[in-house]
Amino acid sequence: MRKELAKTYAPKEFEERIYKNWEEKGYFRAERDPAKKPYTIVMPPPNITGQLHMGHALDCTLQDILIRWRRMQGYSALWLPGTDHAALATEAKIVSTMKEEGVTKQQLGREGFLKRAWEWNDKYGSRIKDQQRKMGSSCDWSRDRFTMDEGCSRAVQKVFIDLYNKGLIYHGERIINWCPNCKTSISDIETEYEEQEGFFWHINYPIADGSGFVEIATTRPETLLGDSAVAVNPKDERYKHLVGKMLKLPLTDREIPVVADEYVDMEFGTGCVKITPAHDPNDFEVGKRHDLPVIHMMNDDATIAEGIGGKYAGMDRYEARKAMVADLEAQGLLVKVEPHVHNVGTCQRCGTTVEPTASMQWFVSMKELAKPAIDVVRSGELRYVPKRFENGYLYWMENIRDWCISRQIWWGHRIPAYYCQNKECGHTEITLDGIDKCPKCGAPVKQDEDTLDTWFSSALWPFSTLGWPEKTPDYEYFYPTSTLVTGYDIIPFWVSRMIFSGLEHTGEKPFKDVLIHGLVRDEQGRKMSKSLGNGVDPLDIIDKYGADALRLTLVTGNAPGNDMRWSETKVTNSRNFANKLWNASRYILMNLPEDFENAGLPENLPIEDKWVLSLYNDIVRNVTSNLEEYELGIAVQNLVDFIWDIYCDWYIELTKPRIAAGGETALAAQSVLVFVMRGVLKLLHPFMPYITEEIWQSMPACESESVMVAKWCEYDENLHFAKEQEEFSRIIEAIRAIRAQRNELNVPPSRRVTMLVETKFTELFSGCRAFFEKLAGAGEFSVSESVSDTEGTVTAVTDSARIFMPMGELVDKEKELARLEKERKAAEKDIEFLSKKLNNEGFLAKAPAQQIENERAKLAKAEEKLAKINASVAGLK
RNA sequence: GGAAGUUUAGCUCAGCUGGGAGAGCAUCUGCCUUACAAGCAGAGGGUCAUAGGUUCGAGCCCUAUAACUUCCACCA
Repeated sequence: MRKELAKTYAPKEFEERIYKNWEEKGYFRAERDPAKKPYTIVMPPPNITGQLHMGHALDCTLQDILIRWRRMQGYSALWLPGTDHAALATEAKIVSTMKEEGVTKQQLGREGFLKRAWEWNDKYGSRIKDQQRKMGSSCDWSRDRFTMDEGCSRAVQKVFIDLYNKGLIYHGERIINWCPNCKTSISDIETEYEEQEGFFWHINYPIADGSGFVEIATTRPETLLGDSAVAVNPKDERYKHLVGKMLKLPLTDREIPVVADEYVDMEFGTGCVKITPAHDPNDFEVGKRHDLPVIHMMNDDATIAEGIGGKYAGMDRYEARKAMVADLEAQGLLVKVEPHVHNVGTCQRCGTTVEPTASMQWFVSMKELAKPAIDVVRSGELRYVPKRFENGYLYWMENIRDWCISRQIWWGHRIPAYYCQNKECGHTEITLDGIDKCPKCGAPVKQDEDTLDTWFSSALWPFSTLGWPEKTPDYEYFYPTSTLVTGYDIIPFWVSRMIFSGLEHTGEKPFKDVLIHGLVRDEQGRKMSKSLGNGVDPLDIIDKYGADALRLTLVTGNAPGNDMRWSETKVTNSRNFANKLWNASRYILMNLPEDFENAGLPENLPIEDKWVLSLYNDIVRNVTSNLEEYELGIAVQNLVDFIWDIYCDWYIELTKPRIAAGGETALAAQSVLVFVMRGVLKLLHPFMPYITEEIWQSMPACESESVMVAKWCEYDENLHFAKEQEEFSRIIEAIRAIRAQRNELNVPPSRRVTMLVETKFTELFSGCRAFFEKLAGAGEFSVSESVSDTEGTVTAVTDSARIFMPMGELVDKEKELARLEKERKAAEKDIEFLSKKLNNEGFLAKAPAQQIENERAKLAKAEEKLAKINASVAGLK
C-alpha cells in the first residue's frame, strides 16, 4: 500500500521528519571510498554567538545544492560543518552579559573568564547547527569541528611556530589600530573608515630662540602632547633655515627639533607637519628615520597618560582636545580653525574611533606569502566564479601589508611565546610544549598574555579540519577541497588567507573553485542589519512557507556574485511552485492502478509521449551543464519552467483523455508520467530536498528508498526524438492559435466549436484530434488538405495549418479582415527581415552554415504562413 | 585618489561563447475545465542609460559620458 499524499502542500508536516530520517540513515556521512572521486566543501564556520540570518541561509543553500548534486552523481561528497570561536565578537558579547551582572573580566581572572566562555560555547555553539538542519543542510555532522577544538588548536600552534622559525612571524613595535573600547589591537581590514566632518586647527609653535613661530596644521590637536619633532620638506626653501632649530612645544615645557624629511608634502597645509611617532603610521616612520623618541601620550582607554599630559592627564581624548584648543587660543597660539572633512578609522566590531598606536605586537610578514597566492590565481589554477572577483583579490594581495595577529583579549588561541624573566637573559622561547623555565638560563618564564586574531585559525580551516598536520586518511582523501562558497565581503579576511596559508603549509591550493555570492538585501535594497532592524529571519520564513520555498527563492533569478533583493512575494511564488509539483504528483498517484509496476517505458509510444520525453532529456543535459558552470539560478529556472509549463500545463493535460479511457494506452501514459516525474524529482532534489523526498517516497517502484541517494539523471540518446518534438510543436502552435482566437471573440471555453483543419500534415492533425477536443474545445473536427466551404467562419492561422471555425452570429467579417490584415503585416515584416538577411552577401559569406540554415527555415515558415493568411483574406472577400 | 559592479517591461530581476528581447509580480479579458483559484487560458506593455566605434549582424565586444552602488587606499 502506497503512502497517500496530503491534499495540500504542508511542508511543516514532513520537513522535520524527513531530516531526522536522513540523519538516522547516515546519508550525510561521507565515506572514503577509493572507487569514488571525492568532492569536498568546507563550510564557512559561523560564529558561536551567531544566529542564522539570510546570509547563512543563502550560503547553506548554495553549498547544499552542490553537495547533494555531486553526491547523486556518485562522488564521495563531504560537506564539513563547524563553528568559529569568533574571538573578539564572542568576548565582547560575554563581557556585556557579565556587565549586566556587575562582573568584570578582571574580577573573574583569565581562568574564570575562559571557563565562562567555554560554558557559553556549550550553551549557544550548537544553536546555529540546529538552525542549519532546518535549512535541510546535508552536512556530515560526524565531522563537525570548532576552531578551538584540540585538533584545530594544534594546527594553529604548529603554524605559528613554523612561520616563526621561517622568520615569517615577528614580534615588534609598529603602529597598529587600537580600539579603546575593546582594548585590543585590530588588523587593518578590521578597521572601517567613515567620513566625518572635523576641523583643521592651525597652531603656532614658538621657535625656542624667540625668532618667531612655525605654523602647523593638524586634525588632532590633542596628539600634540606626543610630538617629538616638526618636519619640513628638505627642498622647501621657506623653511630651510629652520631645520635643526628647536621649538617650544605649546602647553608643555618640552622642546622639539625641526627635522627635514621627504615625506612632507610642500603643497599641503602649511608645509610643516607635527611628528607624533606613537600615534601615526607615517610619523612613526619619520621618527625611525630621525631617531625620535616614541612618546605614548594615551592610556589604553584613550585617556591622556599620567606624567605626559600634565593638567590634561586622565581626560578623555576629545575632552582633552577641547581643553587644549581653548588653552592654545587663550595663549594666542591658535592661528585659525578650518572645517575639514576626513576619514576616520573605526572599529568594525564596536564602531569606536580607533587610535593608531605604536605597540609591541606579533605580525605575519606577508610579502613572501602573498607571491604564490597571486600566481595560483593568475595562472588560472585556482579560479573565482565569477571571475571579476579576482581583480580585488589580486589588488589586495599585491599591495598587502604585514598582518597584526596578536590581540589583547583572552578568548582565543594563546600565543605560544614564553619570555625569560631574567633581564640579563631576555630569551624568548616559542614552543608547542608549555614551559615554566627558560631553556637558556633556567630562570622562570612568563607566557605571552595575548591571543591570536580569530582569522588566523580560520585561515587554516580547509586543512586543520581534515586532520592536518597529521596525514590523516581524511586529509589524504578529501584535501584539497573542491569548492569554497562564500560572500564577497570576506574575500580579504578569509579567502585570501586560506589561499596563502594552504599553499604555504600544505603545498597545495586549499580549493579549486571559489564560488562567490552576493548579499541578501531588504526590500528597499538596504543591507540587512541589526541596527536597522530590517533583517528577515529565515526561521520565520521556514515556519511560514517551508525550507524548500526559502531555498528556491534564494537561488532563483540571481546570477553568481550579484546581490539580491528580498521580497516575500518571491517566497510565495516559490511556495506556489512547490504546491504545483505537489498537486501534479498527487494527481498522478491518484489515478495509478494499485498494482502499477514500474517496468520501464513501453515500446511504440505515441507522439506526445516522445515529445515530452525528448524535452525532458534536453532538460537533463541542460541542468547538469548549468550546475557544472555554477549557474544554479539558470539550472533551477530551466527545471521549474519544464515542470510547470511543459509537464503540468501540457503533458498532464494531454494525457487526461487516455487516463480516463484506461487500458493499455492509459498504462503507457502513466509509465511516462511516472518516469518523467521521478527524473525531475531527482533533478530538483538538490534545490528542494524535502518535497522531492516526500513525493519520491510515495511514488511506486523507485530505484532507491531515498531520492537523496538516487543516481543523477544522464542524457539518453534513446530518448531523443527530434522528429516528434518538431511535429508536435505544430499541434501546440495550432491549439494556441485557436485558444487566442476564441479568447478574442469571447467564446466561452465550455462551448464546443466545429473545426475544419486545412493542412499538409493531415495524418499528424487527425491523430491529434483528442487534443483539440480536450484542449481547444473542438466539437466536430475534420482534417483535409483543402477546405473550400469557409463561409461564416473565423480562422486561426499557423505556418502549418489553417483552422476554420464556423461561428455563426459571432463572425464579424470586417473585424476578421482587420485581424488578418494585422497578421499579414507581421508576417510580411518577418519575411522582409529574413530575406534581407539572406540576401546580404556578407552574411552568406561569413555566418556559420548552421545559422544560414536556421534563417532559411524561418523564412520558409514565414512564407507558408503568409500564403495561408492571403488565402484566408481572399476567401473572405 | 584607485578599482569593481549596476543601468533591460510599472516593480524585482534573468539573458551562458554576439545571430530577430525573457520570467515572476502587477495590469487587462475570460474561466471554480473532476491535481492545483497557492490554479487554468489569453492579452497589452521595452529606441536593452546616452553618444560613438568594431562586425554581415551588438542587450552582449571596444571607447567615452551620466547616474546609482560597493570595495580598497587614507596627506598631517
